[in-house]
Amino acid sequence: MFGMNDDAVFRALADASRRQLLDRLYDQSGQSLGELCQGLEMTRQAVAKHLAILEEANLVSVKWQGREKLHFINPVPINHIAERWINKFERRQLSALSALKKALEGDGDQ
Amino acid sequence: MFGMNDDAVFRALADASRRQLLDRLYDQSGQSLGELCQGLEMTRQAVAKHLAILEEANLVSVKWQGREKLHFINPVPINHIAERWINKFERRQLSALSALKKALEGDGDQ
DNA sequence: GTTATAGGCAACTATTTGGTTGCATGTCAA
DNA sequence: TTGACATGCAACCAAATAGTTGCCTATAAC
Repeated sequence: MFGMNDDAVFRALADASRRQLLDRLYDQSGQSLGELCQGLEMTRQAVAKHLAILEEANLVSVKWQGREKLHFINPVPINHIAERWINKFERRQLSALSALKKALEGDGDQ
Repeated sequence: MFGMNDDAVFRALADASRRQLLDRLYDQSGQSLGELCQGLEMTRQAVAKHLAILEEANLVSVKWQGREKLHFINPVPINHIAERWINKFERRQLSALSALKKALEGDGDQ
């Protein structure tokens, strides 16, 4: 169910700062390192490290333009995880779960 | 795009051992700690820690039965992430590809 | 040229994390 | 009751992680 290839993606997504960077790239792809640093309470080097991890997980692709390094979001790994993993839960169990969920909501814990 | 509430889920999913435990629980829900330990190259205490993290992320629910602690997989947080996050990538950019893929596969499982 | 800008590289630090061992607690079975 | 079994709790350890600072390189602008 879980492929070992997905490991880097899961680990990359584990950090809130990296998810925030993906957020920003989702809103506007093609930003440079400097642009991505703006407003973050981190040094440029820290941001660069996060971007490198996202790059290694293939969640972000880069393209040099002069002295600027532009970052582009890459949806393929996320789709890969979604197809191989999340849909397995969602598609099979969520339909039955919807009913169960409502039933359990009055049931407290267990 | 990323809710802070999802943080525990993302962090829990970041570890391959924990994903393996979810695999096992997906195959057979309601297993005890001892059962989940079998075949793993980890001490029982390590497995218990992993399960505690999955519990805290609400990915696993537990129920005591005598001296055994039974573990049940909970698909809600994963669905939550899928709905709030992954679908944003998938539905927009891969819809055409998805349809094509399923058409080519003959729509086997689910 | 010189200088400012964009980024990379390396060393270091503190905290988190994944794992261990040892012992304590609670439950079932004889 | 005694012993075996299932799990919890706490201390400890090594490695990974997130972040820093300091300096170096390359491109652009003047």
